[in-house]
Amino acid sequence: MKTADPELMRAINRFHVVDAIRRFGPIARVEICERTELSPTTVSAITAALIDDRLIMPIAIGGVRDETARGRPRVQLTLNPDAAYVVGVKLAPDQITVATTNFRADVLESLTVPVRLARQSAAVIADLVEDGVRRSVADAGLTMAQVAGVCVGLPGIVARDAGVCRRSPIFGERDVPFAAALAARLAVPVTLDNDVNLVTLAEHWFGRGRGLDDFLVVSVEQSLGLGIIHRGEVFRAPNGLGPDLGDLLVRTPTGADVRLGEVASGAAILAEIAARSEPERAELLTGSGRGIIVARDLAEAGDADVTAVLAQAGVALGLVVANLIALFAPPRIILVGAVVDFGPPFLGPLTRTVEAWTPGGLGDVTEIVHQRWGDDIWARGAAAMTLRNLYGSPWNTTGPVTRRPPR
Amino acid sequence: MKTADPELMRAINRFHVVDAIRRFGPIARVEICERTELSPTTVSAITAALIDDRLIMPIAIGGVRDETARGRPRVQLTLNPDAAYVVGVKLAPDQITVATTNFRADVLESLTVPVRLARQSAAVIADLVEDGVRRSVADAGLTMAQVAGVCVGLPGIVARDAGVCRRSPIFGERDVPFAAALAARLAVPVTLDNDVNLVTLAEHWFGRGRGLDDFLVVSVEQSLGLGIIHRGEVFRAPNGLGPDLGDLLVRTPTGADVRLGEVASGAAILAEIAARSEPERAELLTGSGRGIIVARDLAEAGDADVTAVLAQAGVALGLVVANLIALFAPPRIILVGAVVDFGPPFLGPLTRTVEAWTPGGLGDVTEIVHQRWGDDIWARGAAAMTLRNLYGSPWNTTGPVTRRPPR
DNA sequence: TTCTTTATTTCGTGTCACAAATTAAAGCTG
DNA sequence: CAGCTTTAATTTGTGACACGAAATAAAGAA
Repeated sequence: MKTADPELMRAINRFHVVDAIRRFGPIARVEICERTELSPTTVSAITAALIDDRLIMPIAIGGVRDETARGRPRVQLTLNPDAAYVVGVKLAPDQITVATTNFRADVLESLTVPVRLARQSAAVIADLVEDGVRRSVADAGLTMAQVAGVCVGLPGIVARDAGVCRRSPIFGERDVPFAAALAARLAVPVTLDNDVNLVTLAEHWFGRGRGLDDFLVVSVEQSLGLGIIHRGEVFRAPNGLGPDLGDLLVRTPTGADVRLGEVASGAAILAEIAARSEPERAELLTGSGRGIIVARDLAEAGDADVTAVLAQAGVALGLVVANLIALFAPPRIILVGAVVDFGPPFLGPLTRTVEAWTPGGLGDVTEIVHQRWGDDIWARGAAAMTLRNLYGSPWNTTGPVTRRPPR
Repeated sequence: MKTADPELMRAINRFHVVDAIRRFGPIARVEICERTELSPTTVSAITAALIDDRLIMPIAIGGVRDETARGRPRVQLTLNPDAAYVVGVKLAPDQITVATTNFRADVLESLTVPVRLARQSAAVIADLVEDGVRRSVADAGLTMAQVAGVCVGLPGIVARDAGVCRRSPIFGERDVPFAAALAARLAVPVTLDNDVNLVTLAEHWFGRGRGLDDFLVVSVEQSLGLGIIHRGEVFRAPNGLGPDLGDLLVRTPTGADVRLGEVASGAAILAEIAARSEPERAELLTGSGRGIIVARDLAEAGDADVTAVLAQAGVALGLVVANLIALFAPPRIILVGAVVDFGPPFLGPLTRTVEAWTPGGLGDVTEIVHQRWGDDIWARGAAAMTLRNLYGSPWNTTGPVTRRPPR
């Protein structure tokens, strides 16, 4: 742990203030005092420094003032949306999504490039991402010089600290130093992260995890993922390794050991439905990037094969979710991803399995919810991840407050 | 998160100093500076306050001084062993272990009461523990007034913050407020914790987890448990809930879903061996508390039934361990407990299974070791858990350093 | 004895949070 | 509209802290 000195003290309190403004802004200084339990003096000093640095700004009009309001009106403070810009990138097997956001994580521009990445080398993918980022930034009316950072999310095992992707369905290769590759192309700081960590942060900031300090996110897209918020922070294994839920071992009803990803991932589900279909439908399901949509139509039409496969996957995932409850006892588990969006045919078996197998004594602990997102939430999460770092980073560290001009 | 003020600053740094002395003591102030990266000024001030409070003390003789040493000799500092005394208690299905330790977590006295707890009510168990604690404290030549705290560890699901045992093989009842019950009897602060968290802390302080900031402990006793050290701290679910590894779901080779505890726990293993034995041996295995010892003799004699059951349990646990690696990617997993002590018949199948199923890309991450402990390590861990709290607690909080008399 | 070296303490400075007092900016009152 | 009240925000003054620089302590070496 870092040793404590006045600078750390200031950094902590400044982070609290910025965080309060991000979460509850526009917000007046008095309210910041209440939320953070800092004294008015301290809040005043910190906000003055932040305004000096143009990270936050007072809002001209006081907003809706209470009818019966008395006294000096409150000055609302808000993040300066133009304090910085960041770019989030999400790599999926069949597409790249890029989003450019401002300092408030509002998406200014997002674009999706449909491309089957698995067939390409890491170098080519880096080229494609570079093009996407440059285009998105330009479309937002910005230049790369204004971009403070880029975060890339992708499925698989990612060593975040090193910026290396150990293994991913995206890359044929192992141990791809993708962050460095992209940083070299864009001349901007790049972080690499597990994609589910990004959607998890997005849930924490904008979604169903708002206000919660502990929850899990289980993502069922083409591949499976797990994100953990523990004590208000994204939980990471040493080296910043992210867990890959698809790697968990389960046994099929016949007693064979397989990875969960071979049973309950979007890819596996589509493959299984395809295997049970005539060739024409099979190609529709696995050939293009639209397999999930085809399958959803079939499910809605009540296709027995599809229903059976979804139910089987739901049960398999349900057992794993029951295990996650046993391990983490989270107040909430948020299910996200295209497969979750199938709804009852998948969620029904899943929740019934969870209920049946949740360990005794933990029955009342965990609530399971699901959330439907557009494509760009992942990229927005990536942007948020970059901002999360900026809020507490050195260029935010104003140095001693007293250095401000006495005006 | 707590807001930062000078007092917090001091508390953090004081903890670092105490922790350095605990881990590396006897240790001189200069070395504390190096280890903690605090300035000599700060270390001097903090150690002076600690000496004032009699939590630490200078050692008279400087120890082995280097031949070529020059200059003013270093003064070694060490924890004052008599600064406080704590008691650790471990509840197992067939015995209670109590250990009284000093402020350095040296065991002064330990005793084991063989008693089949499962048959008794929580009130009776509390009585028994009270007697054990009073006896152990008296044997150590202390009075209860000198005891700063008691920590009780037991298997099952424990809500540490509330001091409530949600469910345990020890108690027939659910939601037993055992901490309160014992505190009322002993008039001393009592904390309740999952037993594996205690042995995990013991590993961190005295065992194979020393110097590691991240590792897992998997315990295979009568029941199964998991302990996690994450960033140097015991990882706890919200509410201080501890995970119970025995609750994890696995499938048997025939495809049935069962809890891991029904396959790979000591209790399950003994029951299965007994089921394969003639009545006389069966009773030996499950009747008294000595079943494990009987089984170990059988295993050493090469009994085929025993070997087969152990192998089966090892494989089941191996699959779970592979999953834990997928989730936590820890640098080390420490296996402990009576069943682990069977050695190769159990560990062989386990490690082979882990190796076979560790997710690709994580093959080089985790090292699996095992550790043999005496009975009282659990109780020593419980004592350490209490000390862990004392080191940072209010009575340690000297208040402003400057308030010291100028002498 | 008088250096030299190393450990520890003292002194002085700068940062910080915060309580108390002050100022600011409104609405209310007669 | 001039005071009064109320609430928000800032300024002032104080105490705690970490730390660099200088001083002191306690040894061995010359």
